[in-house]
Amino acid sequence: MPHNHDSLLNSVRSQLPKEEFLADLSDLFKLFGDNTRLRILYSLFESELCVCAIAELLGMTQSAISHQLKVLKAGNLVGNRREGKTIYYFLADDHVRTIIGQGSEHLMEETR
Amino acid sequence: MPHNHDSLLNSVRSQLPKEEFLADLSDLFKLFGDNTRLRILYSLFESELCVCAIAELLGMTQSAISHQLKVLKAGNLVGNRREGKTIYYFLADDHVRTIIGQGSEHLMEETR
DNA sequence: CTTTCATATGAATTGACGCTCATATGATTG
DNA sequence: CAATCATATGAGCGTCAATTCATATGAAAG
Repeated sequence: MPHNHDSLLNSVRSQLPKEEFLADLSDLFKLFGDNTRLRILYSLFESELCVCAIAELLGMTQSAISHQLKVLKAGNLVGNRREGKTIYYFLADDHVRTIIGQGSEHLMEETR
Repeated sequence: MPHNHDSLLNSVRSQLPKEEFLADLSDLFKLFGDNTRLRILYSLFESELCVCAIAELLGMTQSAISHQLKVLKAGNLVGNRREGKTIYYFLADDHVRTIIGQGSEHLMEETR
């Protein structure tokens, strides 16, 4: 180490969130960190959609979409409702739009 | 498919961002979707830190931290400056704080 | 110029994860 | 109740990425 920075380190250390929170937070961002899941979320921006519609829209297997929807639902990013045989998924939260929006802004400014 | 939703699908499809943008965006969120990187970013909230300080703070190898800092720098989330032998890293952008903040808020409301 | 300190880097390993394929569940229809 | 449609799920496979270990770079000090 260059100098003795123990007091600074202790100060920084005291500001670090608890490990459990960090784990939850990185798990949340992992959900956005996948191309397919991001496309699913974007698909739901405008309106709710059934599984097969998303699959067709994204040109992917119903199974693949279903697996990812399960992950997204476990992370409380989407909800669903049943209507007969079909199940409609929708964005669970306005934070989804906000988080994606902030990420987009960062990209814009990067390219600037 | 339950009904004929072609017009809806076309509408949604036209709103989907380009594939390149989606790839960049998911790559960005991937950076936040790792416990170690998130802890590094949080460490830099208060002040810039040298590599060895971060390593000590997080109880990890200098090599592991250095690898992750390289990833974070490639993603324009951190910058660095040299001062003699030591290299100080700092947050590159206020969006880092904002994005993390939005993620945190989502978690809070979830637990509510 | 040699040594030392701070950091970077490359190769290898190990674990996580996204997709596929086959099959199961669950609701409607006849 | 059998058949069909929409969705869910489990196992298996291939890929990617986070860490480790060994080593390289690069600056300062003697």
